[in-house]
Amino acid sequence: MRGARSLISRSIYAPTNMRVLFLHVDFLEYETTGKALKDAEDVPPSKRKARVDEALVCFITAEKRDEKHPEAGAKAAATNIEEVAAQVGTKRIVLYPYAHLSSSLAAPGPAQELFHSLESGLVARGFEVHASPFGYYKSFRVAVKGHPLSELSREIVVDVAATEREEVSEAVKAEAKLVSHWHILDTKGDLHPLTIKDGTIAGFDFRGQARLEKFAHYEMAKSRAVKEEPAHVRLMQELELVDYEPGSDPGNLRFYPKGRLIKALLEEIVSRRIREYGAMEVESPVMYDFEHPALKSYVDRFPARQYVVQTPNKKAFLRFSACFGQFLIMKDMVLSYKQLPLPLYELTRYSFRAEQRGELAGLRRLRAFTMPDCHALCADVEQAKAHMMVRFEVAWKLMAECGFSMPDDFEVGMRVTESFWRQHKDFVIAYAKRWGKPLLVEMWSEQFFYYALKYEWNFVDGNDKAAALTTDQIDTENAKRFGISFTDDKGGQRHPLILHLSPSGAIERVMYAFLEKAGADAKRGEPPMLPVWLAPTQVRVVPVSADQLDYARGLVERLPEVRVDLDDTNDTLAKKIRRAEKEWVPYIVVVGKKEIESGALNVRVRATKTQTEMSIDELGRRIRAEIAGRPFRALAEPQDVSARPIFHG
RNA sequence: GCCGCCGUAGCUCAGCCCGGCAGAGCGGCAGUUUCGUAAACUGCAGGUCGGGGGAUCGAAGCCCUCCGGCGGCUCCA
Repeated sequence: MRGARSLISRSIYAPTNMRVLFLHVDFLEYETTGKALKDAEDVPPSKRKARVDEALVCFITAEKRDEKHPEAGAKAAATNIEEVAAQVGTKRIVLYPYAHLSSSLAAPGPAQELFHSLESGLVARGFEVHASPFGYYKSFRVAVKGHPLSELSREIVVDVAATEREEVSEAVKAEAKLVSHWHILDTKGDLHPLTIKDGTIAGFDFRGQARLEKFAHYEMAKSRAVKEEPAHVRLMQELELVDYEPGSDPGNLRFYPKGRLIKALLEEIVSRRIREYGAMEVESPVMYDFEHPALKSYVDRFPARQYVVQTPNKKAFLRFSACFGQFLIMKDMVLSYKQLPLPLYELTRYSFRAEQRGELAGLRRLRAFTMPDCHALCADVEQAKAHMMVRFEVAWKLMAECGFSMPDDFEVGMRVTESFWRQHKDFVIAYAKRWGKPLLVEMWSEQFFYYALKYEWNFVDGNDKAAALTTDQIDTENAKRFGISFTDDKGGQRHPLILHLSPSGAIERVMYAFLEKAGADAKRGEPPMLPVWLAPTQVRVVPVSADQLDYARGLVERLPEVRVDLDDTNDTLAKKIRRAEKEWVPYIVVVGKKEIESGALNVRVRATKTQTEMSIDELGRRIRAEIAGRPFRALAEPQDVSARPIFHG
């Protein structure tokens, strides 16, 4: 549209059901094209066609339920409009009756009454108000200003009686009313209410808990300190693990052989441990019917962030987690209380979320990601609480085994409703004691999400940003929504509670956390490295010169079940060492005349920045001890360094 | 999605303000060197200057637009 640079809109719901769509515009032009209602009021020619510059345009409808209290509705709407007008800094309002916003329109009489009193209310509050005619078909043109408001922002080009309307999910409506309070729960079980003023958090002594403070700040404060690009982005490219793929959609990455190796190992350890804990692994479709009733009401709870796919005969959306797939399986299962708790598991490769463009960040926030998801059906709250802690231990051990320091590397975010807290205080406090350090609690006045309690283990990175990895939730809604039930001990049918565990969080995010950890080490002057079991090369054998090449090749054969490779290039020793160090190889074995004569190895150990003499068997034992019990994969690239292509330079 | 910054060889970057032959180092290739713990030496090849459009005698450079990346906002089931 001519003159329109960017279009912004935001829908806000008044406490009544009146709907208002706000547009802060450079101008709005409209023209009546005919009566929509037989008995519409006559309007003077001056109001049939008009142009208003620089104003807050309020597209507005009254809903059926407003009919009874038009005065209250008008007042609430006036307050809302006043609020938004203050935000965008304008005193000029256009009231634009727009029936298309409504799915259950109020009758014209009460609606008109409401609009009249809204108009006079706004005038009384000191606004310059333009009311466009009620009961007429109108065409209009708008040029909306560009400033950031909400995720509902989108470009819309509206012309004659445009019927396109903002899709506003139930979630957005409910969230507007949601009140939450923040606390720190310490390991003694004391709750410390937090307040934030001018970016400073008060209410708890954070000494010795610097990262928890950063996490609390990240969650509670709205503006964040200006920082540079996340360390892991450069690292993932330099180490030739992962890269952007301009040929795809943003947030859909490419994994090079070494990145695929690491990802595959993580996928394997997570899946293995979850099967060992007792979950049954399943596989479900990646896309689902938009019109499926249960899915529809579930999806409606969240802002429209789906990838949409046109199948030969219907519109489908790509899954954003394994939830539906497993719920749809569960609803057809015949279940007895004797079989509970009962966990199903799937590693979703991929889950899709069409995150806003500016929200994407390297491996931290993606549009396509690999999510392990394990839902367990539980008979009642007591079983759910007990079983959540069983899974807690599984996840704790898993994360420690992967290479995280537990609990040092994470900060707990616990989200809980006030009523759950009141009834199950002991459980939450026991959780804090088990965790072993204070945790951040967000308490909601009422249950808005489908869960009554959720915890996340958040990793705080070098830019003080937090990302949730492990998470588990107690879902009180979806069993009913999806028709999942079991036979109880009295022979009755009941809906179970559902636990939603992601034991590690998205696999990409685990990689992000390890790279960020390494980046932080490098910043402190310590050698950055990956956990040895994930290192693409665990041992690099480096002959001093070509004379030792055959001997070196023999050594490689003597380290089975270890990723060992050989620098067979013609470069100088110093250069070969440099290459290995740049690849973060944890053990570099240099073989020259001396080693061949003595039979010992000279091993450059990255973790300790030392060179140590040891035998090849000692080295093998040492590495096997470090990677014991974890999955193993062979080298992702040819064993000879000279045979490897460059993926990134 | 909005605001700001950025995009030049496989990689890291100079050139852009003030329009006039497309540059360096690393990497690659060929040759020389056979070397003791983070970059040997010589030579050669390598470019739609992110894509498209515009103004100009002339564009990597100026204008518009699209794509991609980073930071912020917003968001994160």
